[in-house]
Amino acid sequence: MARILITSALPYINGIKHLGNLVGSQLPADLYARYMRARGHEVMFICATDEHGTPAELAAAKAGQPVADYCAEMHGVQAGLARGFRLSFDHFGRSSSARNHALTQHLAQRLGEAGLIEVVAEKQVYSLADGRFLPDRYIEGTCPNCGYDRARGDQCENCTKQLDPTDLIDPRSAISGSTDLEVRETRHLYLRQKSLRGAISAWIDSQADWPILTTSIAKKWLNDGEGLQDRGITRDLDWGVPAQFEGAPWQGMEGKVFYVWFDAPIEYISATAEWADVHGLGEEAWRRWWRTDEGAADVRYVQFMGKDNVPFHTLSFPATLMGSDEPWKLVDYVKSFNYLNYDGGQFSTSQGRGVFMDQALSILPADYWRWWLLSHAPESGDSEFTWENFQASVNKDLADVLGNFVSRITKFCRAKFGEAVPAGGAWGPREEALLTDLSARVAAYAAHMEAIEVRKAAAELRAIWAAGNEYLQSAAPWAAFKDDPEQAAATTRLAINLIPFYAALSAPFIPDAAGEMLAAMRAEGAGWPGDVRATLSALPPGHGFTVPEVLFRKIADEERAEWQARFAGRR
RNA sequence: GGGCCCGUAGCUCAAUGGUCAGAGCAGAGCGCUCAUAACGCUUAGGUUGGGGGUUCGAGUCCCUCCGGGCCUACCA
Repeated sequence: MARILITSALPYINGIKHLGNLVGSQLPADLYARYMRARGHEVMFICATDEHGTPAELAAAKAGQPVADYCAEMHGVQAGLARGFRLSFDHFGRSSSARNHALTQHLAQRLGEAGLIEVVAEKQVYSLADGRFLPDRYIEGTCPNCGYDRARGDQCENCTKQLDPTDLIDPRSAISGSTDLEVRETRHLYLRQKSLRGAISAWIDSQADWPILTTSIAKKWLNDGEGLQDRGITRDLDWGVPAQFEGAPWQGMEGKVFYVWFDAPIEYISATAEWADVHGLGEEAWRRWWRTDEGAADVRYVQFMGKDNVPFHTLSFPATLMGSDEPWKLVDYVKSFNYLNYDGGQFSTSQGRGVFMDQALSILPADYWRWWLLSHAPESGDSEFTWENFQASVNKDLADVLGNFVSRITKFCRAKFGEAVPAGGAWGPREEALLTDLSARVAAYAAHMEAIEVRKAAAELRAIWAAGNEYLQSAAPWAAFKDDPEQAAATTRLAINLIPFYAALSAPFIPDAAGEMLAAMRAEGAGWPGDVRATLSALPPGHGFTVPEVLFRKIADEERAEWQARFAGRR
């Protein structure tokens, strides 16, 4: 038994995430966690809301709430949606927790004592009307290059020129529109990543098996231009982890907080500590996952994230941990995903384009979405959601291939033998051939899951489902029943046994349906089919079952068309 | 500007430099009647974006052009 630590990139607090966010980190992480648990490994699966930063403050202001209240409420909403999608976190924490405050400050202190933090004075734009410093992208004005009047302080969206906020003509606050801006000097802490470049580079180079998407992004940041740059890790905000605290090896940081990208990954660790707190466990319970000197040396740590998160997980966070000079567990495998597009364009939170997590669950149960999203995960390149494709996949894969299989064999058995596994007959060459085929497929499926090849695993699982239909068609128990009822009984007994077998294999993808299948077959204890032959005769003659409700309904053309129109834009 | 990724059947995607480039869906034909009109079998469909090159051999490696996407460090 191995110990697997799994983290999903933290969803930001300011609203409900769309399906692209879901498939890029939380959902595949859940698939992997469920699979590893099913294989008997000890799993710690951690996620949390990422709650600090300017967007959270602005969203709270817009909602007319104190930011702490807003975050608490939105955390509850996101936790509820996570449950709705059956995301099996061991803990879903909050980056604003007391644990994270303490650990963030501790690590910053260690970095400071190691000489890896310096104070840098810089000039930033301050908005008197808004009472806050403005991040570059929150300053708008006219582009000096092309004259576009809504250019942002970091870049002009019209001509793509990189800008400095002070380049803008007639700059104004993107928050309030106020032109009452001034440039003020402010001091910030910088993490001296440059001095860690060699160590990080060597560490990245040693990861031969990481996805090309992961290493190519990491290497670009390491080597591009002048290489890895020092990075500001504080901001002039109220909401966050205070950068001035007792024992801090610097002074003058009052009123400043750590930058979200400094404290967010630390929350992976803190959330594990929160988990221990919630369960009344001691410090050692979480430290054995994270401290290589306290038991984590044999942990395999796997992270899941969208490609936009890769630099922070391959460079900044490792720099924080390495620089602390404490034996923290570093990630072993970084699984990154491309983007999921929506019907010819991008998902857009601001324009309400695409399907958001709450909307998805209001239309169809989680399993439908889980299956489509995972079987189309954007692993090799960006992928695209279309309603036609979604409808086709759900109807064909789930309703026809799997759902109808369960339906046809349970109803056939009920009609000919009653609602119990029939006795009589024996396996012949056809059954042995099925066993051989399924054994090979289960091995291939497991290999894909171990390698986190999500789409390939889904394709193999579907083939395993289809094998049941092929077998039934070939054995034709409805015909055999007339002149060789013993043979029909043996066929039916085997086919009935395929249901708990399928349920166990499918549970990581479609946990609810798998549960329904096991409940209907009264086989709740069915685990991973390590021994396929034994599993396929696990339900003995006489074992009672019930014919389950329709597992998956079909999506009609009319509702597909209606959804297509409803989610086209403007939420 | 620089960099990275992608381009394969109508659609979504596979293919350590090595049999005839493969699956699923959609299409065509046949079969079955247990089943959610479901299932199975057979079959058609490709100058692997274009053009050059390396090689005994290229979807795969190199160059170039075309097209799409992403990143470029203060949104997260």
